[in-house]
Amino acid sequence: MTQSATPRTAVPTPVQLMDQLARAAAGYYRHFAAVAAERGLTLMQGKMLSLLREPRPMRTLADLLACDASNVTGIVDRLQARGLVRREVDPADRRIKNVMLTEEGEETVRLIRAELMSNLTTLEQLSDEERQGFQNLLSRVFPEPTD
Amino acid sequence: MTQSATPRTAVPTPVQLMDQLARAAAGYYRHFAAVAAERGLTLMQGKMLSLLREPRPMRTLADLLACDASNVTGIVDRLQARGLVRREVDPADRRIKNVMLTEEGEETVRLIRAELMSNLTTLEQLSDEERQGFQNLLSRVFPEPTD
DNA sequence: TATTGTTATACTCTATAACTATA
DNA sequence: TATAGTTATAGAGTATAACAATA
Repeated sequence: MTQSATPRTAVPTPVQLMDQLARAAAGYYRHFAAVAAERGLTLMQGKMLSLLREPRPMRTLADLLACDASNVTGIVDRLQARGLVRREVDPADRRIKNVMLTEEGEETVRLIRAELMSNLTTLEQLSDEERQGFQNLLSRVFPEPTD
Repeated sequence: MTQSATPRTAVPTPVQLMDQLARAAAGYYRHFAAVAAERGLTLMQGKMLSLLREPRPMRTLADLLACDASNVTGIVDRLQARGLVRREVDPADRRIKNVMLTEEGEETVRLIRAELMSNLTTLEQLSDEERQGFQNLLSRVFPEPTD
């Protein structure tokens, strides 16, 4: 009867936790897609812009988006047509085209990230220990190779 | 100099934590899509099957997948053509069609979930406290309305 | 009248294969 | 030869609008 901690919720099984992760991931993308849609962008277009904090080769973008290289052509084409990104041939290897944000693209990314954060205000309410623990758990369950 | 805990990692800012969530969500779906692809299913088809632990109306599925109702028609059509789901008119309200898994569909879901879990073995290595804390954080940051 | 589900349409995303231009 | 990027193609997902059936 001597209970040290006071668990407000039951301890989830690994499978229950997997389901919770599924809900969280769905919630994250539902939210992200809604924010992107506010700016007339699709989910993939929003993800693409978010990856361009630095100029990146098409090939790298395909790897980061986990899709075939041929898809990147179309996605970048459409973003370029809207003036949000541009291609630049790599001087060192002329096969490579580096994709980078235009000024309007930079502004769009800023707005998207701000909007994303404003809907994740919970993150700001977490204590230092909670944030650190959270990051630790996330990086253990989903190691590096992503993004 | 008297430091109580021993943080192996720095305390992330809320924005850094948001980026970590983005990586985790991307990692989750990359993994999910790969598991679905092993069975010749797309991501959406895999998600659809996962939602059918109970029979559900088309309309409900559209809400859960956060897409227009017209899309559900096509997704269910393709799963039905492969014998994984079937439609059944609701006796109480004949406008409603309840979608449910066939036996083969049930088996497919079992296999997908098993494969998903086998690649998330990290979850089984977490302590009770860690799992509980993880669930707590996830449910705070991504409240109910999803799935 | 309102709701459920479907169809038609147009656009985006997707992988595959074949191509080019560079290396 | 190998790699980066594009094009062509076909299939799948997506929202919008209009529709039939049911409530």
